[in-house]
Amino acid sequence: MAQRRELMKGNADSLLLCLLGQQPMYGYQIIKELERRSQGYFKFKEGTLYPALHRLEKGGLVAGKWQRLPGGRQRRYYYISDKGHRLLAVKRSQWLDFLTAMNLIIQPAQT
Amino acid sequence: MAQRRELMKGNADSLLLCLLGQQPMYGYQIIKELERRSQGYFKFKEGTLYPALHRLEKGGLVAGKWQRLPGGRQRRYYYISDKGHRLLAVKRSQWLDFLTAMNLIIQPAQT
DNA sequence: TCGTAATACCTAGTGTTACTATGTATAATA
DNA sequence: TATTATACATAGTAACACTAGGTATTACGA
Repeated sequence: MAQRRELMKGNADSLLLCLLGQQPMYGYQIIKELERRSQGYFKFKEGTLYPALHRLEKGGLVAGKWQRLPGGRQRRYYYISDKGHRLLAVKRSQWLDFLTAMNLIIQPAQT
Repeated sequence: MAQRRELMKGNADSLLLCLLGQQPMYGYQIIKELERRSQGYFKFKEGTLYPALHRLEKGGLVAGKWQRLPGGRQRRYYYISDKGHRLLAVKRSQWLDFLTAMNLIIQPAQT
């Protein structure tokens, strides 16, 4: 199902910003949370998630902060920035525009 | 607007099959028709359309037939195949699944 | 205790695909 | 006569999700 891979394109960042817009999370948590909220549909691969997070961080849309757990394990929590919030709003409206256009073709209103 | 480019990925073929599922069309017509039906949203580039049509043809999903117009001009009409119809049904349901999952994240139900 | 699974992060390379830029050619219009 | 619209084509580019591999700790069952 390479379909899924292509459908994701351009939307991964939106999903990440959307989650982080609600609360800071770390990578592994994001993967689990996306799967849970989408009722099992989204199963982000690490090779998708971490490069995406780094991309967002480089763009100043999120900020990652290492946090040490008791026991020595490390987690990197990501916090959305103001810029990230603004981009999220843009992305959300772009998604709605796209969805509207798609529905006009894929599911034409029955007259 | 590189957003748009990425959002299109995986959906161009669905849109083409959807149009051709209703009636045979030629390339230029498809571009105009997609733009009209989407109220100006979709503006397929030739570098997107023709490779996509050839891809679909190679996959046996559509069949292209040259037709000569009075005056000597050539048009290539594309006809959807049975296989194309079946793929269209699959693609449509994949799109709906994806849309559902996206909405669960992007627009969580307000409680 | 030893292997496996879960947790937690990382990245080099691959494959797909929409698009840019460019080319050819005819018909209609200014 | 020049420009625009019609009509098709393709080589090369850029973006990005994913594969496959790596490191390391913690928990659990055999």
